[in-house]
Amino acid sequence: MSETDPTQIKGFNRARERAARALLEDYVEMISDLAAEFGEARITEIAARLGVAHPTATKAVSRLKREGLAVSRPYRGVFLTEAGEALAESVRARHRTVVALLLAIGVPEEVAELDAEGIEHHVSRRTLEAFEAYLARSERGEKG
Amino acid sequence: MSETDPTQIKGFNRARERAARALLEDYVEMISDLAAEFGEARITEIAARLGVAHPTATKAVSRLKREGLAVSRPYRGVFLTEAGEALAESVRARHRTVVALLLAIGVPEEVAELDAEGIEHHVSRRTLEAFEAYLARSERGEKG
DNA sequence: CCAAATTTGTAGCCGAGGCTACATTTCGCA
DNA sequence: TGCGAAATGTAGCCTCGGCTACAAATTTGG
Repeated sequence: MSETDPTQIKGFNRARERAARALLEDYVEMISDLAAEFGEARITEIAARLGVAHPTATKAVSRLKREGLAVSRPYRGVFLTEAGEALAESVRARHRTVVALLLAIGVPEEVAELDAEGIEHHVSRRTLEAFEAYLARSERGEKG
Repeated sequence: MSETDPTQIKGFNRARERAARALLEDYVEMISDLAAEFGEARITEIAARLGVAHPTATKAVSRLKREGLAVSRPYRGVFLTEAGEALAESVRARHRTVVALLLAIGVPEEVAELDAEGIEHHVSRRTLEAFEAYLARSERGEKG
């Protein structure tokens, strides 16, 4: 054994980190959406929209606070920090790009939205750039 | 909306199931690769290639056995069942398609391989079909 | 053929992300 | 104004996927 082609090592820590980050991203995006809609994000509403029990949302928000992405006071709404808002916006932008790419490829609309939710968290900066470039080319009429 | 509504999607289990399935898929694929290469897959080798400690691989293999995807005897190699082999092959095929799609879009090769590993687990059947159709069109020269 | 090295198994810990049950605070309204 | 309903917090439990440490089995080679 032991030679273990360095190229083949998958580094599962990356998988876990990704999963954790994906969760944070989903919460941040949801909080941002709720802030836009209601002026603040309540734990109960966050939990309801993400389909989890409220203590689960509470724990996640604790993590967001620990990471400096959100702030909140007991029995009050949750608010994003500047870092949180920035993350939310980049997540939203990436989501739009991924959906647009899938649609351009020919993925049915309903499916595109659903799959994008899972896919977007694994799209690296460079891949995102490639997506954007492709979409720009498509829009210039070089095929669709 | 805070009451326990049984008809409502019971939680974020979808995300967890996805993550769990992604892990199983990675292990199954790796075991299949090792079987092809060495005739059998040893725990130590599986762990090394996936970049985890061996007890982690042992636990994962236990899960595979529980799910009927693999069999093994103490201090011996791990082997896939028919179901496991079938899963491995479909995973491999999907991986190839995702990488091909990314390359066709213009994603750099190194990035395509890396991102595909994360993306592939979130590509649904219908999206995969769309990818294949797109690739078929590209190959027929309709511009890509 | 036996001892050392390697491989595998097992025990037990951790944190994440779920859950339920119950306590507490805030809010709405009669 | 006060009380009940709704929202939030807290405690405690589960599984999963990591880990380390140590025990047991197997393989290797002198």
